[in-house]
Amino acid sequence: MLKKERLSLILREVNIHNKVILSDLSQKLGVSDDTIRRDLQELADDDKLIKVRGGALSKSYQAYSYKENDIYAYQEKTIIARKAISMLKDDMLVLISGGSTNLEIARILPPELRVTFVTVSLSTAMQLMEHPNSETLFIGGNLSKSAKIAVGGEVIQHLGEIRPDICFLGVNGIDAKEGLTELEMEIVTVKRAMIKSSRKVYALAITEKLNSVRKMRVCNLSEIDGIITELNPQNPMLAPYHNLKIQII
Amino acid sequence: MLKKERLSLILREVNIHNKVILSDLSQKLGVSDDTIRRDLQELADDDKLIKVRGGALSKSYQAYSYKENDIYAYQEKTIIARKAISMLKDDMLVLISGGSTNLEIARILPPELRVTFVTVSLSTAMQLMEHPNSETLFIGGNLSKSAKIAVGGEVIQHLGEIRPDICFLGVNGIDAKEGLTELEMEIVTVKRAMIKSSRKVYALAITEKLNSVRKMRVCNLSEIDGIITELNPQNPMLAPYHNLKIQII
DNA sequence: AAATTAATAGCAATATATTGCAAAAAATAG
DNA sequence: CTATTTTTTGCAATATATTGCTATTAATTT
Repeated sequence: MLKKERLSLILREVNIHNKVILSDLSQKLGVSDDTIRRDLQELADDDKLIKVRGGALSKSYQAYSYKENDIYAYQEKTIIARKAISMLKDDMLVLISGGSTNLEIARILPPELRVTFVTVSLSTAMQLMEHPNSETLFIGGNLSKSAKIAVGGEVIQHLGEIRPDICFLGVNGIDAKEGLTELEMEIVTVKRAMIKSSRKVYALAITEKLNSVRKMRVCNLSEIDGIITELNPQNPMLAPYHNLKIQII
Repeated sequence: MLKKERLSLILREVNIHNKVILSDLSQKLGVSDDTIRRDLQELADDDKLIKVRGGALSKSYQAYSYKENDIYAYQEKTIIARKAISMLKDDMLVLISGGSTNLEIARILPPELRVTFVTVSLSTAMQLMEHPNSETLFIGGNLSKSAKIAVGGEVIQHLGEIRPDICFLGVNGIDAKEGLTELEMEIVTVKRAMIKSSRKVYALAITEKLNSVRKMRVCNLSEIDGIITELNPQNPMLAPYHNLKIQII
């Protein structure tokens, strides 16, 4: 293969995927890492891409993808994400809502996992695109500008037509007495449909969200199967949730 | 074998395969590497191909994926985006595909415009979320990892149920004779459905994409309504497209 | 702090380019 | 047709580019 060909291919890869991993390229193109490194350097010198450690980014790279530092409570969310991922097995159908904790799940998903994701969240879908072995189904509909998720009747209908094995629900408010609560009615409706269609539903909640109540109620806690927090399940903060016959993970 | 014969043979070869390897040619034609090198040099001087170390690339190959100066052609895309936006009026239903030119449209959309967008592209949808006065409908389905757009039967079916006023179609390959072409069949199918459902269809093509042909054909140019490029419509480069009874904008 | 992973620099092997030159082939003029 | 000129070709010597390897350093993760 001619060097220019290789450079073109790399450039195309980077422009299609918005990023490339150095080692992927060297494998795919059958040359050494050094060569790819030099190629990326050359392309970067020509201002055709942005070289980063371990790979490169497209110049037109949009700021949508996940940036770990801006995300609030990153550490806590990673712990929750790890707990959630440990519940996944190959060939599951996984319904996953929006929110930064779910984004974190998508981000740290083990590459060899083969599950099918269903989501209504643009950002989650974006992140899931990076995963090599999973399929992603996006349930389309009207997009809500605030939450960046699909909402509306069509979404509800579609959710009624699937039967996911498990659902990870990001939460806005969670309280032992008031259950799960949200700020917008549109989102409440979608979340209710998600809960209804799924065999198992787990709410993902960082400590801060515990015992907070918003205007609109999604459901009582008895209607879901468990809560995943970054805390040890025995932590006293979780005491109010222990007598509800739901799992605390 | 005459020199002229050899030259035309080389040219044919390079145009069929998009590339030639110097050593292959010298072997095949039974002449020394030096001779082939001089031949390639001559053809390159005549602008018939692009000479690279170890061989040569066809001009179209080069035009497609490896343009000297700026690969993501931000300037050009902005011009196209501006032309496209000037065609929009309040209350229109606008179908918009993926690709960086459409992303640019979404990015520079005048804030006061009130249209409803329909898209299958995650990145375009993401960007449209930033617009204060427009609604966005996402057509859901299986997500293609490479293009980050929804594909598959469900998408096609949905596209059949809407009747957009106008469609802006990003293109991968565009050629007066071969029409619009793409790399992946999944994408071809979606684009065909987009074309079919829309009242007016405009292909967005930066100069680099002109006269490039990919493996899979989407449609003939006669099936769309116009081409929007960054060039002045009278530019000689657009001459081949002028006798096709479609608008050149 | 230790282990892993990536980047850098220098080097050697190989591949390709360049140049000048001479022989061969083709074109041209007489 | 022959002699002369021009072009083409292959070759050798030299220069440059590319690549993979190693050892070392730097950055990142556990």
